[in-house]
Parts: sequence; structure tokens; C-alpha cells
Amino acid sequence: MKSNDKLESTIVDIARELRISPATVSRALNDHPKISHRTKERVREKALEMGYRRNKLASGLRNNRTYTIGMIVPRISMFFHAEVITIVQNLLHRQGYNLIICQSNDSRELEVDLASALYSSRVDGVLVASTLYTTDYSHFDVFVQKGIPLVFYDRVPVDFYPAQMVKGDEYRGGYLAGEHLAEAGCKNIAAIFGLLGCCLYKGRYAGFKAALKAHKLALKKDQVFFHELTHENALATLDKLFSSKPYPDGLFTANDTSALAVLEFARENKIRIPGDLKLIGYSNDPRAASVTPAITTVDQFPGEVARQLVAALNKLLDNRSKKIMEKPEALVTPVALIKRMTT
Amino acid sequence: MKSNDKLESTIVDIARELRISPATVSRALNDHPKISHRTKERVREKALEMGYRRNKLASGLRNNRTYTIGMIVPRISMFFHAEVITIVQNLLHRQGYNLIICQSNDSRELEVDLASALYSSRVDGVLVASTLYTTDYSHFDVFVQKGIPLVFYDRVPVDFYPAQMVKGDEYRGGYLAGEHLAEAGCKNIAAIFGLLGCCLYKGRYAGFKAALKAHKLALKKDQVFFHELTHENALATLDKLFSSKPYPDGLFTANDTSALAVLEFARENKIRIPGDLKLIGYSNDPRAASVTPAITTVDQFPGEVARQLVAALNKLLDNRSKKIMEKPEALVTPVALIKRMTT
DNA sequence: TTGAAAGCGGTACCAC
DNA sequence: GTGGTACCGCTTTCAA
Repeated sequence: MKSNDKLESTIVDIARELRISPATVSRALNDHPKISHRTKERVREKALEMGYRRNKLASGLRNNRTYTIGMIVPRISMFFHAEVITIVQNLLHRQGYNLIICQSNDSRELEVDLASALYSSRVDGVLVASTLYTTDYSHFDVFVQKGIPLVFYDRVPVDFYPAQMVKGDEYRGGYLAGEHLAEAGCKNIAAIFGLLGCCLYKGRYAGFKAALKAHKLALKKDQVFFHELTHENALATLDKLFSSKPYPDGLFTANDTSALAVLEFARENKIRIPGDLKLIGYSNDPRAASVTPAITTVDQFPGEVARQLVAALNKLLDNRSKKIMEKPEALVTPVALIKRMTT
Repeated sequence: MKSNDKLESTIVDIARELRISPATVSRALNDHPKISHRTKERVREKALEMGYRRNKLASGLRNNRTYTIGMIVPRISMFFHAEVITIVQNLLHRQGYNLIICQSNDSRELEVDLASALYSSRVDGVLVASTLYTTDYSHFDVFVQKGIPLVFYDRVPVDFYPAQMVKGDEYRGGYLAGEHLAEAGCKNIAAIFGLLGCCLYKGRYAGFKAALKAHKLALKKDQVFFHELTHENALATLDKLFSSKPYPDGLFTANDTSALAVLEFARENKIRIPGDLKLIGYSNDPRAASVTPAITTVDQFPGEVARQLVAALNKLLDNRSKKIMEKPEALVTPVALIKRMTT
């Protein structure tokens, strides 16, 4: 045993062993063009032998680059987000970036903490799908001010915020749903949305309303609900909706969790779907496909979102080193109606 | 504007503004007992005013502590893992730790990269549910050697590995499933497991076999299958299983994804469940509850796993500073049979 | 109660 | 092609 008492072997240790300078070792490990092939070989060999691993803290500190991207999502268990994360991670991994995934649990307080922690870790960029309750985005100001690439997606700021965005075509999604119900012959249509403070539901609601209007159908005030889209809330709303006639013959729920709840409610209350009630959900959650009857829903193409997200990030990362500030722009990703058995 | 040209404000900037030393600023920000209350106030105020944020890279480099824990899971989209992650994150957040979540996509190659990246980031500890294909765990040796807390859970090494473990009671889970089918009167029982290289299926298989044996039932060689538990694989196996009589009257699938596939196959092939075939899955995936008929399954108590995991980690983190090395030990978390409509 | 200064590990500028 | 060295931002002796 030589000097293995020390836990970490550093670039200096390698230099000492090889009787060369730390600078040379650093350059060799970074494949610097001006280092001789032989030296590189020797250094790499020794590094391996000594179990050397670059200390990212040190190099990040020196370089102002950590090759780490932070991502904040409301819940990793949501199908859409899990998909986006997976693809983003794979894409970034290829580029040599690491991804720090953080969950806000839909708590703005936690989101604030997470943003702060990511900044403290000096991530090179941040991807965010905010909580449903985030209306004040000032906890992200620090990234904007320091010129750290920041891209919002899915749940993006409703009011102007000086950052890049990738958003789904919520309006069109809502429109497609409304149109489909109308064309299926529904005359008395109801709908359940999330809170309109969130861009998602704002868009879906607007599109849905427009579609009904285009088909000369009204969306009556007491047939539209806005609340957090949980299983329980959906059941409560259905109780209300089916407490007095006339019952609706078409229902749009702005997520699939609620649509699943509808199925459950219908089964218990002998409401036939699609016979008595036609149903459309949103997100194309796999559960919507596996349930009986399979639920008609709107696909958000998480893969496409992920690709746009990484593309936008890359552009910002490039511009950053070139010190050019791009005007923030909103990219829109497609949606599509997936027709199944509930309509 | 004073010196706001510089993007980052550091402890030195604060010191200069306040005409005190950086050391004092550092101590004030860390709430050092010997700093006067007044100085602390002034520093904190100035820090806020200047938008100062501690640079974790620098403090981590200096302290050999990053207050960051790394976590490697096969897929965040799996219900069990999503649950564990969420609870682990919440627990660690309370303790002031950040969590880096990494996905191996069940690729050992990627797992190796991720382990290396986490070490490079000098995380204070690592939590791992390995890929199905990891049998060589040497990429984690670095953590063992440097005394960095390492805890495996769920998918743990089958052979001895010198690290702490938290594993589900797979044997008992398998036993409960077998016993339940036997007690339901099944005489011709089939089963689908994952590859036995993985501790999960090894345990579930052993328990299941033992239960059948205890009930004087045989598990025939051509009625047991071992393969990756995907939807497609399950359908293929079912084709085989139902290609010739006698058909099984009881089936255990070692995950819920496969059980869902069974439901789909049964529907298409007019097999009545539970009439013709009784079915048990594993994991208590929410989909198993929402489908019709709701699937009997085995709950793994992800919350309990998460708590044990964090407890084990904390113990190691404590011991580390005390420089005591604990003997690695395997903690076992409970499972429970959730009886529903398929049995 | 506070300050001066060394140093964590790696990189890059300036020499040679 | 290689070496010497200052420095990234923060913490922590040691000294006052």
C-alpha cells in the first residue's frame, strides 16, 4: 500500500505518482489536444488504478458549469410527467448531462425550496412544470437574472414571464373533446375542469366551450365544475350532477383520473357508458386504455414535449456561452383525440 | 447600482459591503454561536438584499458534505417506486437533504453511469433499487470503499454484498398468494414470475411453491413461466397456457401489469374471472383496484419501505461521522394480501 | 467576538 | 508539450 490511507485520490496524487504536474494530469483527463498520446495513456491508466473520480464540486466551482440540469415536476407518478422525465433524461444523458429530478407534490412552498436548492447546486439549466397553485413565479427570478436557462412546460405561467415555454395545445385538446361529444349526438353536455388559475384548464375550458358553441350547444353553468381533479372530488361532483334530472348525456373530464372515477360511479349507479353517458378524459393515461370500457381521451404526446423541451434547453445553453439573449417564445406541442369505447 | 455587474454575489461581496471579514459573514450565515446577534442581523439583511445564495459546490468541496442523497430506481413510472421516492423525498427534505432521483431504465449500463455520476457529485449517501439484470454490483464498490452510506432496497443483491438492505418479504408474499389460491379451491394452478436472477422473483417463487406444497398441490413445470413481466410477454404466455386443456383454474402473476394483461386476455377469450380462473397479482398498483373485476394482489407497503430506508440511511450517516462501521444487515418490510374480485 | 489565511480539487492562463 | 500557480466560494483553524 502506498498512500491509500487517504480516501479520495485526486489529480495531485496522480501527478505525484507519475512525477508530472497536476496541470498535465487535468489536461490529459480532459483529452486536451496538446498533450502527448503517451502521457494521456499513462495518466488514464494511473487514474484507473488509483480509482480516481473527478470531483464535480471542484470542477463545477472552477468552471461555472456542472453539466447538471434540474427538473421540477408536480408528481412523478403522473403518467404524463413520468414519460416526459424518462425521455428528457435519456436525451440529456447522451449529451453528457445529469438530471436532478425534483417533485413539488403540487406544493408551492416546496417548489420554492426546490428552486432554491437547484440554484444552490448551480445547475446549468432548469425545466419546470409548476404546481397548480403557482401564480407568483418570483422564485424562478434568480435563474432569469443570472441567465441560467429556464424552460417551463405543461403547466406554464399564465401571465407573462420572461422564460422559454413548451406548452401543450390545450385549447385544441378541449376543442377536440367538445367537438367529438357534439358529433356523437350529445345534447346535454357537462364538464369537469381543474382550477382556471392553471393554464391547462383555462385552455381546455376555452377550447371546449368554443367547440360546443360551434355546434350550437350550450354549456350550462350548473353543468360545469372547477376543482382539483382527484378521484374523490370527481365522485362528489358526480353525486351533485346526478342528483336531479335531466342527466347529462355527455361528459368531459379534464384528466383521466376523473374519467376513471366516472366509470366507477356509473357502474355503481347503473348508468350505461356510452349508452346513457358519453365520456372523454384527458392525458391518455395507460389506465384509460386498460379499463372497461376503454376511455376516449386526449393524447399529449409526452415524447414530443420532451424533445421540444430539450431542444429549447439546448438552444439556451448554446446562447448562454455566446452571451446572446433570445426572446422568450412559447412552443406548442400537438394533441390528438384517441377514440375508444366510452363515446 | 453598486457592483451588481457581477452575476453572483458571494460571501466576500457581503463582507466588503459590510466592512467585515468573509469569515464573519460565513459564521453569521451558519448561525455560529459566537457571532453577535447584531452582526447576524446585518449579514442576513445584506445577504437578502444582494440576492446571495450559498454556493453548494464551494461549501460541499470544503466540507466534504453536500447534503444531497442520490437515488437510483429502475423506472419512476412504476407505482411502487414512485411511492417510495415521494415519501423518501419528503422525509429527507425535512432533514435538510436534497434528493437526486435517477432512473436506470432497467439498463445495467446506465446504472453504472449513474452510480459514477452520483459519486462524482459527492452525494452523502445512495439508495438503490437495481435493475433486473444487475448481478455484478461492483459499480457500487466505490461507495463501500469510501464509507459512503449505501442502502439497497426492493431489488437487492442476491449474493452477499457488504451494504445495508431493506427488502420486502417476498417469500411471504408468494406464500400468501399460493395459500389464497389453494384455499379458494384451485386444483390446477399456474404462475408467471420474472427471471429468477432477481431476488424478488426468487423469493416469491419459493414462497408460492411452499404454499402449494403445504396444501398438497403441485406446481407443474409446464404451468410456470419465468420472463420479464411485460404486458406483451404475459399475453404470449397466456396463449401458450390456454392452447391445450386442461386449463388452469388459478393463476399467480408476480406483478400487476401481467395480471392486467390476464384480464384483457380473459375478456377476449371468454374466460370468466373468477369463475373459470382465479387471479392474483403483485404490488397493489392502483390500476389493479380500478379495473373490473378489481384484482386481488399483494401490497408491498411502499410507505413502510421508504421509512425503513431513510432510517437505515440516517443510521449510516450518523455512524459515518462517528467513524463506526456497522455490520450490514437486511431489514424486511411487511406484505399483505389484498383480497378483491378476481379470487 | 472577529480577522487573516490556508486549503478543499480542479482548471486555465502564462511561461518555457 | 509541459510546468507553475492563481483562483473558483466557502469554512475553519489559529491568533488577536
